[in-house]
Amino acid sequence: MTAAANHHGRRATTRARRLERAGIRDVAAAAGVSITTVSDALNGKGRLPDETRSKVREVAERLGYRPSAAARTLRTGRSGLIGLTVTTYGQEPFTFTEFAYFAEMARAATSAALNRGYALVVLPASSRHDVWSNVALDGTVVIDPADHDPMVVDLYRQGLPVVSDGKPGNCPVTAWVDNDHHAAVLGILDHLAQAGARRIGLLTGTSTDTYTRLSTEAYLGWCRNVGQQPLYEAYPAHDPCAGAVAADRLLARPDRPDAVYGLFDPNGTDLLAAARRYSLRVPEDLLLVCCSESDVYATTEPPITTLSLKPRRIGTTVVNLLIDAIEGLTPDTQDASGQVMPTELIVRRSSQRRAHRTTVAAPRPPGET
Amino acid sequence: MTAAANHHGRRATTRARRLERAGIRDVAAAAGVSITTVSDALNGKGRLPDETRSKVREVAERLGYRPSAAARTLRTGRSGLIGLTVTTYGQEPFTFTEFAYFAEMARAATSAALNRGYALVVLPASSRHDVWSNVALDGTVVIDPADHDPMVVDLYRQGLPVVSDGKPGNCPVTAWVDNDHHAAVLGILDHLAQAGARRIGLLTGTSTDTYTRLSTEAYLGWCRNVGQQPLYEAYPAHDPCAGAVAADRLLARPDRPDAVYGLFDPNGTDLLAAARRYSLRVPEDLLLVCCSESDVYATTEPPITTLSLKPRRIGTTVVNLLIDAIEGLTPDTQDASGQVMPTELIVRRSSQRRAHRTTVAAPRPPGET
DNA sequence: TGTTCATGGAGAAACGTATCTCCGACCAAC
DNA sequence: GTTGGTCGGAGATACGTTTCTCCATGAACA
Repeated sequence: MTAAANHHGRRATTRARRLERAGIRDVAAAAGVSITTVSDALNGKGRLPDETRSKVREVAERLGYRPSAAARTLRTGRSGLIGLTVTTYGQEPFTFTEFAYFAEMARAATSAALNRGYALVVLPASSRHDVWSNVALDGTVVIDPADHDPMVVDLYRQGLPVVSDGKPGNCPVTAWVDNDHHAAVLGILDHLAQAGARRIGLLTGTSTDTYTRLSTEAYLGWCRNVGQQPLYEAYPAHDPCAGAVAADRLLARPDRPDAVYGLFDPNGTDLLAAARRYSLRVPEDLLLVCCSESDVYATTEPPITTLSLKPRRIGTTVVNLLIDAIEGLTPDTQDASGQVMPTELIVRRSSQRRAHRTTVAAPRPPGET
Repeated sequence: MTAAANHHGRRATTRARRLERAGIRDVAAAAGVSITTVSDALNGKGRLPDETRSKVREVAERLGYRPSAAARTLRTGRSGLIGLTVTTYGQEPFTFTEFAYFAEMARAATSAALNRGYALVVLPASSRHDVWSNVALDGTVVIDPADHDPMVVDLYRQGLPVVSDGKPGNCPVTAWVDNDHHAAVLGILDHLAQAGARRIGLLTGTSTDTYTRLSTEAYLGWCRNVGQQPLYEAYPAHDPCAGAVAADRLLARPDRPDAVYGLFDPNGTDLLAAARRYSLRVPEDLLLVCCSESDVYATTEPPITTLSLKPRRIGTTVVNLLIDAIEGLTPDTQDASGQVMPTELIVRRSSQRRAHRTTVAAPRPPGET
C-alpha cells in the first residue's frame, strides 16, 4: 500500500516535470524492466542475458538518458574529481616557482587524470573554504605545500588522499614527488665551474617555498665548500619587473660574477638584457644558466642553457599516485612514500666557452652528455 | 511507527560507521535540535533566534562537520562546477591557437569563477564521453567550438548553459565572446604598410579554427584591396618545429617579404632566428609582428611588436556571462548574444623604422596610440 | 518426488542534504 | 473566549542513483 502510493506519487511528480531530463526510472518504464535491471545493464553488472542488456541500452540511448553524476556520487562516494591546488597571488591564480612549469605540470596532470577516467578541478590553495567544501573531491594534488600547511592538514583529517608536488614540510600527505633540487644546483655550479667560472652568482627569490629554499641552500653550501664568496640577489619571484631589476643589480655589483644561475623562468631573458646593457658578451664574459621549461631559450642569441624540472613527468606521477591511493591500489608502503625525480640540464651555448676563446684551462669535451 | 523504526535503523547504521565523517544528523543530535534547524542555521535560512544559530554553528564546528557536496548537489541541482573545454592534440590537453593565450585565459576564468563561488573543471573537448557525463556541471565554457560542434549540441540539449570563447559556427550557445580578428589583422597590415612595408608576408596555420580562418581571410582580402601578391606559409600550428621551418621557408622565397605577421606565439622568435640566418636586420630589412601574450618579446633583440588578444578580459567575461546564465541573471536578450572584445597592438621596435633610416616616406608620429 | 543450483530479475534501503508542510505555543485584539 | 498572527522548530519527502537481499522459475540430479 505504502509502496504503491509512493510509487504512484513519484510517477505523478515525474510526469509533471517531464520537460526535465529522463531519469533511470523513465528508462526502466520504457523498457518494461526494473530500475535494478537498467542500472545493471548500463553498468555491466549483475547477471543479465545480452539481449536484455542491449535492449536497455538502446532504450536509454533513445531517451537520451544520462545518469545523474550527483546521485551516483552520493551513492558510491566517488566523484571522479581530483583537486589541483594553485597558489594565488593577489586576485589571480598563480604558482610560485614559475609559470611555464605549472602550465606543463597541469597539462600532464590533466591528461593523466583523464586517462584514468578522472577530471581535474582547479582550486585556490589558501582561499575560500566555501568553494573547497562545496565540491566533492576524491583526492587532491597539492603543489608545493607550505610548512604545516593548514589546508593539507584539513584535507587529511577528512580522510582524503593528498599527494604533493614538492616534498612537504611537516604535514601529512599520502605521497609526494619532488626533484632533487640540491643535486641539480650542485650539478649546475660544477658545470659552470668546469666551463671556467670563478665567481658564480645566483638570482633567487624571497619566498619561502621549498624549491627556493633548497636551491639557495645548495648554492650557499657549494660556495662554502669551494671557498667562494656568495654573490646573489633575491627578489619576489611573483613580480616580473622585480626580476629584471634584480638581474641588473647583480651585474652592476663591483664584484661582478662571471657566471649566473637564475632560479626562475624569466631570469634568462632578464639576464641577457642586463648583460647587453653592460656590454658583456655571453658566454665569453658571462656564463648563463637558468631554470626554465620554456623553449624560447633554444632560439635566443645566444641560446641559453636551462635546467628542466621535467614537469610533465612529475604531473603524471603525482596524479597516478593519487589515483592509486583513491582506488586502494597503494602498493605496499604504509608511510607517506616519496619519489625523487631527476632533472635535466639542457646545455646550450650560454654556458660553454669555445676552446679557442678559453684563456687558460685544461682541454675538455665540448659538452657533457 | 514506520518512521520510528526507520529512524532507529538510521541511528544504528550511523553509529556503526561512526569513524566516517559527521553528517548533518550527528550535528542535530549533538545540538539537540532537528535536522531542519541545523540546515537552516548553517545556511542562514528560516526563522531562528541568533542564539540557536550560533549554537548550531559551534557544534558543527566542534564535530568538524562538512556538508556533503554530493548530497547538496543532488538536492539543489547545483554543483558549483563549470566545465572548461580544452582541445587535445595527441594525448596531451592542448589548445590550438596558442598556449600562452590559453594559459592566461584559463587563469582569468579560474579566478573569475572563484570570485563568484564556482570552480572550474578542465575537460577535453572531443574525447571520452564517460568523463563528461560523470561530472555534474552547471554550465560549460567552450573554447573555439568547431562548426556544428557535436559536444556543444549535446550539452545544449541537456539544457546546460554554454558560453564560447570564439564566435561559434552553427551551434547553439547561450552567449559568446570573441575578438574582432578581422579588424585586428587589418590594423596590423596598415601599421606595417605605414612603416614602409611593400610586401607583407603571413605565417599562418593549416587548421580550420575560427581564429586562423578569419585572420587568413582578412589578410587575403587586404592583399586584394591594395593589390599585393599574397605571400604566406601555412603550417600545422600544434607542431613547434614546423613553425621554425615555415618561418625559414617564408624568408627563403625568391620574392622575400619585407615584413611578416605571424599568427602564432612562437612565430616571433622563429622569424627572428630565421632573419638572423639570412642576415636580415630587424627592423631595417624586415619588419616583424606576431600575435602573442608572452612578454619575452619585450626583451628580445630587437623587441618585437605583438598583438595581444587580451585573454584575461575574455576569460573573465566568458565566465561571468556563463554564471549569469546559470543563475538566471541573463539580462534581457533572448537570443545567443555575442560580445566583441578589442585587441591591443603593442608596438615595439621590430615594426618601426627610425626616421633617418626610412628611405622615402612621409613623416609621421613615431608610434600610434 | 524432493532437493539443489543457476538464471533472471524485482523490491527496497540507503547515500546526506534542502525544503515544503505543518504544528504548538504564545500574545494581542475583538 | 474565540480568532488571528508570529515565532521557533519538527516531520517527512524527494533528489536519482547503486546495491543488498531475496524471490520465482525451471532444470538437473538423486
